[in-house]
Amino acid sequence: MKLTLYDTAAREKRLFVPIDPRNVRLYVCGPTVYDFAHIGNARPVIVFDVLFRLLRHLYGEAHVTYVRNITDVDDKINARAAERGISIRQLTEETARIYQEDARALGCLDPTHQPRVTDHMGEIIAMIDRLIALGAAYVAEGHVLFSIEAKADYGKLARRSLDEMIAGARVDVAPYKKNPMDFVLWKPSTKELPGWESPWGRGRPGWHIECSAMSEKLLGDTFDIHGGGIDLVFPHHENEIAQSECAHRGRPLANYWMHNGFLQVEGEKMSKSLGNFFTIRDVLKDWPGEVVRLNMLRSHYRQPIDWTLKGLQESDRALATWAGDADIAGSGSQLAPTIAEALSDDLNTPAMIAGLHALHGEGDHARLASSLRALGFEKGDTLSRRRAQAIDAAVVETLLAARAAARKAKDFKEADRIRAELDALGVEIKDGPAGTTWDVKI
RNA sequence: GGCCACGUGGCGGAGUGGUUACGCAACGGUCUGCAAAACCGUGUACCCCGGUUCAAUUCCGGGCGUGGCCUCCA
Repeated sequence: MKLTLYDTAAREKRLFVPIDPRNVRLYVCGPTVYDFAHIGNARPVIVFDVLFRLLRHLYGEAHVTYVRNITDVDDKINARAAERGISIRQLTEETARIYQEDARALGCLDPTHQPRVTDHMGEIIAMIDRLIALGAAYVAEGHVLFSIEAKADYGKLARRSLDEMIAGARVDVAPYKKNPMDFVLWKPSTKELPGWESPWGRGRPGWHIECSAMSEKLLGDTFDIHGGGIDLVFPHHENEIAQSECAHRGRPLANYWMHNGFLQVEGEKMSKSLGNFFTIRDVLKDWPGEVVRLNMLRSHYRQPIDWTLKGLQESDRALATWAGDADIAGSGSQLAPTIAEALSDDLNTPAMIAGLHALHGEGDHARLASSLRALGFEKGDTLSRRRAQAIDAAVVETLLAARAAARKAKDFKEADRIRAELDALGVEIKDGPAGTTWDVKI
């Protein structure tokens, strides 16, 4: 089966050809662990988990390496820890743990590696050192800066020229920069801030260098796919490319660049001031992770997605319908050919969902269940099912018996009254030739 | 201001140079004491204006609208 992926660098779908089919390598930018991840952060987690699963399906489980970093050095982390009066370590540990729990609750597999910046300071310093030696970076006032003039094609990913970037700059430029677009690789730390000894004094890394250093260590100079949110195209990914390609004498960092679109809430931009800001945790309080996962996949990953209550309800209903007929909790997980085919077209998850509906419509429950499991829906946990579990079967049976008696006596008024009572309990009854059965309303 | 996406039926949301997406809702039918569920059936949508073409929702240009990026935000 041919896999095509939309490559941001090329601005078109391209046939995916791995560097080494026995080790397909994927790197996705993970969280900066200073606070709960919001629902928008859940999108890349879920989308790239689907990609990870698809790659495993196509190349074999043992032949895909997925790296998602945890950034645990950052000024926001320092500020938040001070604000809360806890140690930086405590904050990053707690936030990282919650992030991983949330990811699992959303049906995501653990990545092969989840490297932390603090565990890779040696690699980071070594890479900066190499960049200085190559003339691509310079020391100024205790900082080490990357010199974008060392990279003739700087701006190629974002398709932006230096002139227009400088013209559009909104921020005051540090006086010690040779070029306004030069960015920080290393900066000095005060005594209170986390810092590491380096050839340039005690300090800490800039934002972009960690991904370059960790991907190099875990995936090599060039790997297959680099992913993240679309907002990371510039400057984060552009700068990663600049650093890594300079350090690697021009060899490309990644062969394919994938970026997920943004999320809005009920048609509006999510923001704290609008009061529509939700963390993943918030959403998981009200909705099963699998429902959140399915809802996230209803839109194609590159499209903007509008996060709505109605959408969640529809997703819950769809999953409940499938799980009601297919034994999700069974064993075996294998993508049905139609599902794999949909996903192989640049992760066309809406087509995947249509394929799942088709399997359901055809009554191919075994294949449906197997595909669902392979996609990370392993329990069929829905709000509908939770409600069902909360219903007292004995009460329902008693009411059903009373209704049956009323019907036998042709007292349809009473029968209908009982039916309304059951309906209020969330029970849906089905009068069949063999008697009355019941189910939970979905 | 610069750059980049997107604009599909009541709603969500794929896709395509000429042929049914799919789901939800709605409507009709079968069934039923009446319903519900289930099953069967029904929708002739593609922001506006030009252009290319035998043919455009699909390609090109312009406009309008929405969103994103423009130094640390997925």
